[in-house]
Amino acid sequence: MKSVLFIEDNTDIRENMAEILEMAGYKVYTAPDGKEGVAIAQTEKPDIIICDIMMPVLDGYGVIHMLQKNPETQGIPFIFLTAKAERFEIRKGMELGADDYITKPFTGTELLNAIESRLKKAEFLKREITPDLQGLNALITYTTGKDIMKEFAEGRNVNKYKKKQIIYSEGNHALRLFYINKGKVKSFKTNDDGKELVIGLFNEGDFFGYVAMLEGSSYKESAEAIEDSEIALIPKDDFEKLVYNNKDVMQKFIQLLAKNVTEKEEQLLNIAYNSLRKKVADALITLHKKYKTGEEGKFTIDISRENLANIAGTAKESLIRTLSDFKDEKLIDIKSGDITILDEKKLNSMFN
Amino acid sequence: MKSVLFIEDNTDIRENMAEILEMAGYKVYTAPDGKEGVAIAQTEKPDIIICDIMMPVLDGYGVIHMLQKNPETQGIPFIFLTAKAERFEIRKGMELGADDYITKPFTGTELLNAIESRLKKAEFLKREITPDLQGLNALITYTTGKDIMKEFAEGRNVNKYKKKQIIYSEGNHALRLFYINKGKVKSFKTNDDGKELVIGLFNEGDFFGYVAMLEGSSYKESAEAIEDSEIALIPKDDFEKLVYNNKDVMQKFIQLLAKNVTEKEEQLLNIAYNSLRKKVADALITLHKKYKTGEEGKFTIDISRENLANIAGTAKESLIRTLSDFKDEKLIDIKSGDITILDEKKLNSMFN
DNA sequence: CGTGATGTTGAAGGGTTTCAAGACGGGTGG
DNA sequence: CCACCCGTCTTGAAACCCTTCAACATCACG
Repeated sequence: MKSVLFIEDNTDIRENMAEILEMAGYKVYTAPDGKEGVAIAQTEKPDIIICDIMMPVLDGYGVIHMLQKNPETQGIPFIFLTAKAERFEIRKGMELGADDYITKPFTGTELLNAIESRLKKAEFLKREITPDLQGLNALITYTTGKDIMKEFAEGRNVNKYKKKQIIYSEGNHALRLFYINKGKVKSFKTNDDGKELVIGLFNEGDFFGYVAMLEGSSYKESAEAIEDSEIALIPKDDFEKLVYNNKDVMQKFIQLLAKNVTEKEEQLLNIAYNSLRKKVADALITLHKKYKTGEEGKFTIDISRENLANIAGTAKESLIRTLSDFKDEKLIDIKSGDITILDEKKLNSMFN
Repeated sequence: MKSVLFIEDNTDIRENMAEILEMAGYKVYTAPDGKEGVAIAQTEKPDIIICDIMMPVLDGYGVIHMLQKNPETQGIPFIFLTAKAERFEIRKGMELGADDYITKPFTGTELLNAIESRLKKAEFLKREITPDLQGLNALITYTTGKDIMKEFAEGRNVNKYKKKQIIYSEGNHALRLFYINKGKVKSFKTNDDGKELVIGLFNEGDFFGYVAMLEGSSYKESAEAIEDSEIALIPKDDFEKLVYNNKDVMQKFIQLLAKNVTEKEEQLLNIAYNSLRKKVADALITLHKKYKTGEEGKFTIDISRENLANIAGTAKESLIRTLSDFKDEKLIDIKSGDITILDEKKLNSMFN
């Protein structure tokens, strides 16, 4: 059950609305002034807060200020109640971090609508966006009103790529975002001698190609299908509308990219100094994390030795030798090319 | 001279305000309706646009919608004129991307103030934020109203670090942002055998430690002074206020981080496959880019061999040997430890 | 002037890559 | 159905690059 905190000094309004909210199925906390409201917010952590601006002791601005300070309460949707429809008041409230405001006098329906719409939005934003942008789909649908899945069904904007086919190349201008409906894709960079390093692996349901678009430049790497794939193209416009039109989404993207930076730094250390054995072990773990299915137990990968070598950042032959070592040590098993991970723990804690 | 586009169907207001704006020293374009306004915006690209909402042919919402579509006009500051102070109208306008609004009736002073404040802000945002956050300083001052430089002068929140002193360590909770008033700092990661890889170099005027804060986690690397340094600590709160309270700043940060990702990927390829010679050459180029002074000509670095080795991702001895090779080849010169770059071009195009 | 930190050079050793050749497997065409 | 071929996988051996160990030089500093 969702809980609501209603902070309002006018006893009539407070009790009246509390009743309506309870009838609508919310658990309701009420407070007659800001100070008490903050206290309740801290202890009860309601799902949403409705707060009057003009109040004795601690006014609405003070309340939101205090709640913003505490990481535990700062994410709670916050709706202001204001008697004045003046732009100045509204603006100040929004700048302080309120999500919405309701002008007095208001009806119960208005209040319920505002609450519901905010809670729904909060729901979307709570979902973690993973580095491969799982869940972006829902956000795009929510923000642009276009249902990507529906466009799939109609076959619009979907390309088919054969195994080994290039999807985009380094230097191409970034004009669209890619979504994998079916198949697997790798992104990679090539050095002067033509040696290839895989820097991204993407699976069904993943988005890729977004870094170049966010940077506003051309692709700095290439992408290639490693299986026959079906890939949806999302126009740059739609993507930018999503990213730049919503403060919360932007915040998510900042976090996502920061995480991305950290991951790359991690990989940097690994490739720079670790032994071949550890590099290969790490590559296997990466694949495992990336492609594991829901079910527990043995995990099997079918990947070309060349690609695996390029993930680990080593030569094909070195990789193969290391794999057979691992096989002898019963860390993995190889059956007609397919690699099965037997002892994930040991692989993970591989000594250098 | 700054130019203003004033779109308004009421002839009196239009001519009146145009006169005032001209007197204030702006180049003024006027349009009696939205359609014409858009046309002028496209051709003249004014520095700022003021636009009425209620207009015949194409209303204010239509105007902003069309301008947002064109990359050339979407960045122009946009101020709405509205007769209705109703929250709904204002809100809709802001959501569409307007930067401000003025409620009719208004005075010339009000208009001039709004224009000036917007132009000033646009000025700030035009400055590119570089990966080391040069220019963030101005933004912080602008957004939080605190002048960091002034705090320096008063000696508040400034720490002194001796050479080799740790500023933060991997795993520390990220509670503040660092600004180098004086000195040099490196950030680095260490692998299981204690080998160190430098992943960031910072100079006077740079900010560092922001990735962990943006990610909302603890530091994933350590930072150490490589010279005696004076470092200002900026509370997380101030930084977050800056980043998350302003859409334009957020956008900048997204671009900044995306660029960061690309750079790390570049480095990844370099460290993975390139020869020792090329790695060392790249390290020297990096240092050059980072620490070069304004003046052209020979560039000299004073850095410990150990640190340099950790930037290139190699062993100290290997680095030293490569350096003396470079010296023999007249690519660099070494005088009492200090390295002078003689032939930057050849270093840059080093063959693998 | 001694002591510790830093820089440099030599030689040995080892881990990876590279070259080379053969094995395997799947698909094609006779 | 088999021979053949091509691409991928695997193994062997040599070469090579880089690291490591060790000794010594140099520098900074009290």
